Amino acid sequence: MDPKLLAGTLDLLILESLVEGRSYGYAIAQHVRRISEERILLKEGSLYPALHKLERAGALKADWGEEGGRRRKYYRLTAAGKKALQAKRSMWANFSGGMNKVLGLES
Amino acid sequence: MDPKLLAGTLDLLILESLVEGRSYGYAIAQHVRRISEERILLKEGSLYPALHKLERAGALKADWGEEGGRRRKYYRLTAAGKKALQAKRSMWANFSGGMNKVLGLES
DNA sequence: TTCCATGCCTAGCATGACAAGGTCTTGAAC
DNA sequence: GTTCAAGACCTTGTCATGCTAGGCATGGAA
Repeated sequence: MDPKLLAGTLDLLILESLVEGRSYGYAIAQHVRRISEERILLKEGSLYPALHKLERAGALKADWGEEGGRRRKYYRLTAAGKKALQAKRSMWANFSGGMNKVLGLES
Repeated sequence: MDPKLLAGTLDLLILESLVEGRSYGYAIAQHVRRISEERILLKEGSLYPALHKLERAGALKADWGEEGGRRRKYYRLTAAGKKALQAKRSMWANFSGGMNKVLGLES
């Protein structure tokens, strides 16, 4: 997969992964990988900085937890995060719709 | 539109625009704009460098023409360009399919 | 004559994903 | 007992790439 395709959609994937409840970095990557059927693989070097950026931006709130001796940083969507998710969803729909029109893949 | 969404798809849009015959920069931008229903706008600052890059890479061949006192640089796909187009089309299908699965937009 | 559309170009900037490195724990395999 | 994979987090620096902002030139309409 061309890494550059991910540009602009990484945030969307993260936000979407948190819509059903809190989760943590490693699990988010696994989730996206599984649901996308191995098509989209989030690398740690992109994922963690993106999570930090979203937290700084106020879209996510984080708190540390522990499960079986494993430190995990749990993230959840804030109100602003939910709003950002909706905006990014519609941006994606708009853009991918345009792409598909140009490619002749849908009417 | 988030500029970053375009990353990785700009080449695809250009190659696709040339599949039905030769064209030139300005017309390619108009074509994408029209077919995508204003959703995707190629800026000159990205378009021309991308055309030059594709030409250097051997995906396009260019020659100058004139029409009513207007200098135009016509581009056409090479065999390598057609191959690259197919590869990028399937990359896009794969990636956008994965995105839509994660977003719950298609089965 | 002014202004827009047409048509091309480039230098430099900002962004953002990634590679590659690091640290620590648990549990299974050997 | 040790090794090794998987889980879990992090950061520095690099590189690719789209865009901003500038430039130049022509034709035709207002």
